[in-house]
Amino acid sequence: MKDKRTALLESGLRLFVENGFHATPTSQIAREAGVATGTLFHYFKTKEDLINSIYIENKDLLIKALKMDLEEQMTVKSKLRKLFFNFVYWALDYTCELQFFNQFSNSPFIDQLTKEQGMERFSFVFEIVKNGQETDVLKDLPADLLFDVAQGVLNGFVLNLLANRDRVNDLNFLENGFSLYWDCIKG
Amino acid sequence: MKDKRTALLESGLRLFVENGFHATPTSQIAREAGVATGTLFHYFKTKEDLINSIYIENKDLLIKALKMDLEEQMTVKSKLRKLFFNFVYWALDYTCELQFFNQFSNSPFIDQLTKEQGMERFSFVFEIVKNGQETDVLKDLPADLLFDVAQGVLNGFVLNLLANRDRVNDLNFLENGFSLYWDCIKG
DNA sequence: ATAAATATTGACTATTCAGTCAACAAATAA
DNA sequence: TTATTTGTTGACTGAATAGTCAATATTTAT
Repeated sequence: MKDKRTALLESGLRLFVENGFHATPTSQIAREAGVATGTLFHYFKTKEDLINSIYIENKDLLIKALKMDLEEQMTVKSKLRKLFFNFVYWALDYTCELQFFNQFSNSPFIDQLTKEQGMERFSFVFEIVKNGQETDVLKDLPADLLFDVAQGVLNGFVLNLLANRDRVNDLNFLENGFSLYWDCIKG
Repeated sequence: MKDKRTALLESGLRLFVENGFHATPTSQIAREAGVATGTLFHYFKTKEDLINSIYIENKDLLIKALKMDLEEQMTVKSKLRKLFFNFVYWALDYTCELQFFNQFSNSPFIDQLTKEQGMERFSFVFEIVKNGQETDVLKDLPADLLFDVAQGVLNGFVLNLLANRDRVNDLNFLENGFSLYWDCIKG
């Protein structure tokens, strides 16, 4: 029976985003998940263990969403295009999760090991960038730089989209977003 | 005598970044500032008041750094160039402050009003972008979008630079960074 | 059916912390 | 000088909280 565990992960996620880590009592997390405090500590050794689990398990879900319809034989550009739109739609559907990552990815509550495990999962994107450079499709700059800057554009775009939700249905706007992203890194 | 107040702002900044807001006792902030607890509450009504003061006063310092050598008669491109480099050098000198903003700008500890006051101070950059659009130097897209995306590129670049500090002295690298930034928004 | 393992409960505790306060010190004004 | 305001101190308090534990319930294995 894993649904109490899931309920704890979900109420934890929401409450941590709303109130912060230490301002959220474990008792409240448990209450809003509809379980007893003891149950929280049955599934998670400590409160820190809970937030680390929220981080890593949602990273996994994000990665899964990013990989949707991503095929090996695609060109670098269409792979990055797919990644761009997969991320945008994920962000629209999982705003709370996005906020969680924005707020806690650099926080001291998530331990170093967990952060590294989270980063590792993005290595496949890094590989696409490197591949794009080897085939001269992307700019000849350090791959890690292209990666970071592309991520920056994407973050900025998504932030803007979430602040102007009415633009979501403007397909042109989304295409313009991808152009900004692509033009920034294309060779 | 404002130096005890300043010492509190500084130790607060450092400790909040290292341990987080609630994981930092006011007693520790006071101790590391070399003053008594009571003194903290003499200068700041509450612990929240302290973190809001850290936020807004460092925003002011950042804005001042950004405006260095920024002249009204400059072209849009050279203004943005100046802003780019001013931000990069500020980030290198004030890494702790940058981390503070990254970690707390979206946190629930800083109240809405303070956040808005912080945003307001960036309106002069927004004006430069709008001006660039009116003179057809920048892309014809919503000004707020250009602003957010440019900010994203800058963040990504700085993040990358801080992770590879040896690149700081490679002037070519910095110029490449600005090219990424400029090419992304130029019309 | 019985035993063993696993899940669930919530009252309880030892600790921690934000903020107070009354006393004292230093600076400033009259 | 004397009075008043402003700065400084740190022991103290009331409230809140992470995690425990012994009891009970439920599931799984034999």
